[in-house]
Amino acid sequence: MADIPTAAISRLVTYLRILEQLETQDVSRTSSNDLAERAQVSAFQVRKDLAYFGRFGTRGMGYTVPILKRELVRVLGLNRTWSVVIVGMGRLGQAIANYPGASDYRFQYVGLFDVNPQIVGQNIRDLRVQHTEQLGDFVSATPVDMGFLAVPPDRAQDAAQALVDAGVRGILNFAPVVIQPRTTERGGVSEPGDEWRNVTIENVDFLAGMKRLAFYILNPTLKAALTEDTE
Amino acid sequence: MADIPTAAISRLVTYLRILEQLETQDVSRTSSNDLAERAQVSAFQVRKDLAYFGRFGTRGMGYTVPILKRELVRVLGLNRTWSVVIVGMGRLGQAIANYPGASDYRFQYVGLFDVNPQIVGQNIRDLRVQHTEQLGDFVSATPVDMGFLAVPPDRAQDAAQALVDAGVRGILNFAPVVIQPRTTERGGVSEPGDEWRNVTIENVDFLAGMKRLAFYILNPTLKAALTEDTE
DNA sequence: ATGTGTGAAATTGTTCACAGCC
DNA sequence: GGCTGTGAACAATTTCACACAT
Repeated sequence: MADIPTAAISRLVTYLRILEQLETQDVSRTSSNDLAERAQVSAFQVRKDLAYFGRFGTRGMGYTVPILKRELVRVLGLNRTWSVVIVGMGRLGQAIANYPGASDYRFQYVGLFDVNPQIVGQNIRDLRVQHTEQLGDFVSATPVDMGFLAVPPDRAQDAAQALVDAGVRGILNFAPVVIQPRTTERGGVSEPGDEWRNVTIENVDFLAGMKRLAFYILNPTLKAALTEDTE
Repeated sequence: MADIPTAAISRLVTYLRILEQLETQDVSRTSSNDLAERAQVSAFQVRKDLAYFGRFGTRGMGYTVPILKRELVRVLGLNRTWSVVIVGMGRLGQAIANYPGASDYRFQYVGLFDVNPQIVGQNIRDLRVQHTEQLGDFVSATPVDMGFLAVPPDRAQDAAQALVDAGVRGILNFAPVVIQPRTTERGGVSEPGDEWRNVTIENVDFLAGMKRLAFYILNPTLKAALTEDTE
């Protein structure tokens, strides 16, 4: 397993979603062409992306839906349980906590945190919202794999630091801010930040999405005219 | 203006956000190095990204925050008013409608739609939620630039088709589905789809984000170790 | 002296053509 | 015959070095 483009991982997630859909429709076989069309990429791309991780098809036949699905689940690490805390239980945090499909694949919310006294103490999905100050103690007692950050932008860096100090290995950042992998000192700036080694950050930023959309509506020529697919 | 990487547009949005933050802190000058550090990219990258659109700095001096900000606002098309409808006013749609910062830059929500009779008729942000069936009539009467899609996955394609039929030029898709730029026939499959010419789709998919995060936590070596920056 | 702007080099990612296997 | 898997060709993007402006 050498050097895999990050875009390939995004596409793998898409292929998996398509396979799940095919499975609910009792479709048992597919092909790189079929997947390509549904994912809006080229069939070359599908085969190359899969080839990074193994040989999952049968030449002349294509792919068996349940097998390829199982293999992608394994590759993406979704056959394992993931313990998740959400920091920031405003409207967005609540929407995330309740979003259907998030509880598939053994993503389990084990702790919910906020600083707003009106929210702390509320019960959401059988969990009592705790004060963010208790994050460190909580994570010491309960292993947590990832934290979702749904706090206002000005709180995001500190909340991220708290998560990383607590030993969380990955952050899904919904705040429109670039998280600095540096030790945040109170009032001050930064330092190399050793606790950030091996911490992964993924951003989900819908404000950025709407601004990109504005740009591409005004400059339609620049958008990789998402029309062509297959071979 | 020739051939600009889509990643460059994402970074431009980030630079703009940083400039706004600097402005609130009354910082009047910055440099490619400073921006690079804050955006977690290389200073080369900052200069190259900006160079796609013009010469905004002064050699030896750097950039003037308000000027560069103004120019990026212009480049991204954010000095113009954008009329937005949201289709799907469940928890996620409501969180989006109420998210602070979305109303900056003249993004204006002009219509909210849902199919759930418990939601239709509610008032959200001074707008009465309408039934999705009324989308076509509404857009005929009120010009709409973009639609946000926050419906369940199985409704996304139809809702996207309705938006495009109504003449909407861009879709911000929150559903975990690949929108097919093809005419969706009732019960049937597809056709080339001419109304999709010049329609831009941006995806904001947090379920995909959490799956990518799972992968990168298990394979930390593959993530472009987001530690190094500048030159 | 300093920091931008940019052509050229290096690297990364995608497309292709076809060998290999059902 | 059909469709996967993959090394090689190609294209896109990023990195770099340095000329140029202040």
